[in-house]
Amino acid sequence: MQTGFTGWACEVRRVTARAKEGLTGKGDTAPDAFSELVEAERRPSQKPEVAGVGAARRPISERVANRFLSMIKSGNLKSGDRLPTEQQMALAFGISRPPLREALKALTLMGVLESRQGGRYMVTDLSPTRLMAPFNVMLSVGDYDVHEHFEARANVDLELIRLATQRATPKQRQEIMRHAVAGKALHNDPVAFRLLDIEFHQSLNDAAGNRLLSALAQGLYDIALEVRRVASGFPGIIEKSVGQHIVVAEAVMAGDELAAVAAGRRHLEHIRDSTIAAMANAAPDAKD
Amino acid sequence: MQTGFTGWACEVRRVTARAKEGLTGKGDTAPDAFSELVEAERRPSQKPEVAGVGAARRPISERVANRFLSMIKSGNLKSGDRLPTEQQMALAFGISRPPLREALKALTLMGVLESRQGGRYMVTDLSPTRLMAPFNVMLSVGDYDVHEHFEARANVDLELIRLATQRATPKQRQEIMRHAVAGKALHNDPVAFRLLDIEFHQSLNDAAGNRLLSALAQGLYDIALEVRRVASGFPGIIEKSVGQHIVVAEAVMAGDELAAVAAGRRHLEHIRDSTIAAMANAAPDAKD
DNA sequence: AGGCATAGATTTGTTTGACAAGTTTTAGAC
DNA sequence: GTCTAAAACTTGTCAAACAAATCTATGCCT
Repeated sequence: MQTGFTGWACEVRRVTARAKEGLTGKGDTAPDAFSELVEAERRPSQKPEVAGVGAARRPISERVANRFLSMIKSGNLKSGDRLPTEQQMALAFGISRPPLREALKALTLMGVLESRQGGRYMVTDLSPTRLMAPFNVMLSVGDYDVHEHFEARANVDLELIRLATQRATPKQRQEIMRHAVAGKALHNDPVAFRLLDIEFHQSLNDAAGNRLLSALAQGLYDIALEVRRVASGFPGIIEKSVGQHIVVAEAVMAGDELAAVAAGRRHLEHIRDSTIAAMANAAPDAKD
Repeated sequence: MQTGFTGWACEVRRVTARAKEGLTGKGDTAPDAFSELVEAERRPSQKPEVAGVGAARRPISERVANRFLSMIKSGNLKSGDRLPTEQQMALAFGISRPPLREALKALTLMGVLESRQGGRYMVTDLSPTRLMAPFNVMLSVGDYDVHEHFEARANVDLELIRLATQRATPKQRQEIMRHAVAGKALHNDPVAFRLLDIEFHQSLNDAAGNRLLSALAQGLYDIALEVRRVASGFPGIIEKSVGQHIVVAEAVMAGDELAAVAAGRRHLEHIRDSTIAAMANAAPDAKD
């Protein structure tokens, strides 16, 4: 019945055997080792527990994707690991290439894996920023109330400013100040200013020393980015922002938490108001 | 040269033609309309702009997935919309089914689309919670410092408590209190308590009236959930949590922001400490 | 002998085609 | 008119082949 299958399986088996012989302990993930990992991870999934009642009836691709995530969570797959070839993985999971690729591609779009044509799949650095990036796009599809957005953003951003004021090293404080004053020269260059603005906030986030909060802040920042681009084109907006940046930076330099947070709050309120104004003024059918 | 292709294209064209005839304005997304949307969204992508320099050379599946997201962002695809069949979409994008399915599956795992075998793909409600869910899993793969995590969580959660104290309706305040006192009966049932705990925080989040912050809080909550399960098994932990919940609820009832936030902070610190203790006590190779 | 270029093998990316499993719709019987 | 059952349709999975890019290893030149 499965004459075609046996022939194909034979070819795969030959490939696997050859790969086994060729292994010389280069630090690569051994194909056999991968199969064992797959087996090891299979047992816990028999107990659906709290997750979803009918989790067993989901498509293979989703189950496989979750298996990959489990393997990463349990430490069996780490940052920088090279995965086996698609054929070997398909064999290990007992499935064919298409659904495996669906899982692989999903994880790639989520920032967990990387792939290059001709190369092999690799586990990314799994940094919060990378994992956050697709999520930003995701959240940006649902259009939230501007006030809701800025409320969340103020909360996260101001806490980062507070932490930065507490924890920044002298070098980091200088970096923050440097980015703040650099804006003075960019009063007439919205594009350059936006880039600097990102760096300014980034230096603040780094100084705060909390990657999770930084990732959240960056995510919220990105969501509003396109609207903000319009707002920063209005005259006077950049000057005011630069001035507020400098006030924040000075408070951070002085180690004055309350002043820094207050200045940050004024800045965010200014951004919020100018954003709202820009959204009101801009025609809703701006083709760009 | 493409004899096989022409034959297949012919068959598909027939299907499309039939679908066109069969359309009776049921509110479904028309196949032709979809093709036009795909065309309309193609032009802007010619300008890579800031996104990625070599964006054009990425796999089809990733480009298609981003096209879907663009269509959602621009409002051409809305919550609840039924997508055309895979064949029609493949034809509209000018690609074959497997890469299209890779994009579709990726968006499904991200919570943007839903699919059932035999049914059609649909756009989900795009609620923050749904979009946040895969992201939680994502963030949980990178193991963050416990202090880092609780610092972020405290920030978001306490803001939610503050907002809830400000904004909750009388009915919501009663609900919060109800969930708080209900814990008294569950001192010896860790599982039931964890469920109640989720509801308690959910009622607080709802009262705060900021879906974005709620989604963030829930995400951070979920990340720590498994560790917390262990912690809530220790004797005395539940009693203390229930007591602290009640203090928070009373402050919310009274509308006392400072007291509510202070109580919330004490609660989170208690959770943090008990979590750390649980992690230290628990053997690292606890099999379940 | 060592570094570099090229050719071959390997691997992901994409296409085509077929079938299985489940859903929706339609037609028919009561 | 309602319920049932069958047919059509759609997603899920497998199989096989080829294209395009990368990796490897050999051989050549200096």
